[in-house]
Amino acid sequence: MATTKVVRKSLKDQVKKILIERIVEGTLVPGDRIKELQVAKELGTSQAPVREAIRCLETLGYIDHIPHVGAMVKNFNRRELEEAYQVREAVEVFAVAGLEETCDEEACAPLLAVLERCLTDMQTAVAQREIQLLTKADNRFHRAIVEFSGNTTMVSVWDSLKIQVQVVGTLVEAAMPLQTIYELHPPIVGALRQQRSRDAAALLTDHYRTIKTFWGRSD
Amino acid sequence: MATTKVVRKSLKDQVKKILIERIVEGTLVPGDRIKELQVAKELGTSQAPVREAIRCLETLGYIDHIPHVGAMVKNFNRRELEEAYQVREAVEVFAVAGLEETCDEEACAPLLAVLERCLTDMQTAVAQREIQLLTKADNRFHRAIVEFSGNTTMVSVWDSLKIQVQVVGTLVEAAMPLQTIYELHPPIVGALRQQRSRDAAALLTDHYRTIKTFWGRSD
DNA sequence: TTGTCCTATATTATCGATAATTTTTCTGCG
DNA sequence: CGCAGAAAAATTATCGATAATATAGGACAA
Repeated sequence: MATTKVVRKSLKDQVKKILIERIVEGTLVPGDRIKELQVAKELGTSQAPVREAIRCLETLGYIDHIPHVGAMVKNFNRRELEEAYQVREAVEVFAVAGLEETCDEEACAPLLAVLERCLTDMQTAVAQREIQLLTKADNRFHRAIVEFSGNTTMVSVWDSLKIQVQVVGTLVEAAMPLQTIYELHPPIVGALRQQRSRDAAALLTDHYRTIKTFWGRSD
Repeated sequence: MATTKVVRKSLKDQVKKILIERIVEGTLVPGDRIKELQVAKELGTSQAPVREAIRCLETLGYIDHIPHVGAMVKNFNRRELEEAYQVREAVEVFAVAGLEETCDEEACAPLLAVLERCLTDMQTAVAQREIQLLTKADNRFHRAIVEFSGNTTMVSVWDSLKIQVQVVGTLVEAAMPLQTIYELHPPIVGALRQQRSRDAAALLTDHYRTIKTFWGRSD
């Protein structure tokens, strides 16, 4: 046995972690069935923890589940992806608009610092043609905006949509030139730096509108 | 077509339904412990379905859960309630704003019909001083707006916030005169009827701003 | 052949019992 | 007293086995 440390993690959590890993790194692809007893046997546990882990992944949006039939890795379709992007837009625009009242130059500085760091990382990713890296920096950029609202509920909502975007969004973004994706962001930071949060919100809307125009090309 | 579908509800679902009922109608109040075996014995099932139901309620936000300790009915604080209202606002404003493009008089008619029905119900509730009824109609009103966006993901997000508002929101709304609550809504419908969705969005923002001014008085 | 019923099989759903963990209570010592 | 530390109690977490359910495939009649 591993014996690295005192395993304080419940079996459910360990199983969950393993399954998520397999999904994000592609060992399990959309459509694959996940059978409780099979996984249990493979990991050396009983059915119960696996079952709980699967249920958890279900609510996280990683998998679909049909009663008495089973679970399979979720296959996102364009509609769901589009919907997720809309919710992201709604939340982010609201967060940016909220900055207007609270945010003078001083208070916004931490946010700007983070965003600028993201911009740099995005540039690097573009230069290296690394779409994975770009997506990662992109996610950090947008999450930072929501996070800065201080509304943790909003952050959880945003996070709950990350899966869709992470798994399938990359495909959509692959249809856009990386440079184009990057260029959507600096203006937003620029507007924020000048305390023009209203403009920043509008630019964010533009950002999503632009992405939308590329959706049709990713089939 | 036939809609009966042979009611074959799993035990988990039945337990879940019962527990939710108890929470919303106050048999179980925030802070109450929910013990797996106790509930199981009481309902004549084994631990497993109860456990699953509890986990489900956990992700729905009804209860808190600490590993190896147990579950208790969640005790919402003002911050969380405030946050939930903000997310609602973000989503609803987005939904209304989206009507601009798609909604001519014809297409919006179904939505208007529902909203007007809600207004009527709200008036009745105000006349009878029934805050529960008012809250219910209020919820239907706002949900209808989100629903009409056609974005099911957005609806689920909105639904996931309903609990907070349902359980604690009533207290906040109790601090407002019922009539005042009602009066926030007709202007929104009016603006929509005239295809002035931009105005409707602004009125919605006002709506939430007004509610916020009453928050401080509910302690 | 085709469609229906039935059986076989695979898988989930539930059960009762046990192990693991946390919290509480008790006990002896300073 | 007060408090560290150990037994006890309470509760969750996990297990192995069984029941319930759904799907696939085959036999059989038309």
